[in-house]
Amino acid sequence: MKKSSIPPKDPLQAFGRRLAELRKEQGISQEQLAYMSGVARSYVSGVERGQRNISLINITRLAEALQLPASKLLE
Amino acid sequence: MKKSSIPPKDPLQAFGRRLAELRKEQGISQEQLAYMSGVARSYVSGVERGQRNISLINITRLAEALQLPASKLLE
DNA sequence: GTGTGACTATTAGTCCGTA
DNA sequence: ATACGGACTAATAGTCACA
Repeated sequence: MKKSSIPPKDPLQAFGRRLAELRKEQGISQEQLAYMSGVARSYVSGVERGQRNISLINITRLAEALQLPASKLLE
Repeated sequence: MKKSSIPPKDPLQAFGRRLAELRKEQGISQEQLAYMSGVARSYVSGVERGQRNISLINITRLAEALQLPASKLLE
């Protein structure tokens, strides 16, 4: 991106924390979530740590694996 | 990876329709939204038509430009 | 069970047009 | 004002070995 004006990295960390929180609520590991959603385990790790700018399709995949609406992950 | 393992594609169109809807509610043009959020106008167009897999950072930027929570765009 | 750096292939996102 | 391309660059997806 070229416009580093307002919100660069915080949304990623917020999303990551939220994801980890919801995942743990269901008592599943990153490994299991990765398998269920069809993404790499190390990718789940990176997302939860706010180091990856996840795309809408993968947000949706994770939400489905957790059986939650995608919007829930952004709250 | 199992690209066909879990449903993709629809979420993009759902998001695009939702974005267009919320944008029009505020009487804003794609051009204005693009400018306010710092993304390319042609990109907003592509996103609204469900042709682009937008990332979390840009979802957040659009949400801020519309002065709405990001989760609202995914509902 | 998780964090991290490195890596390649793919795509997100830009900028230029045309209609 | 919007749709839709092409060409381009930067960033993401996805994987791996190792900590």
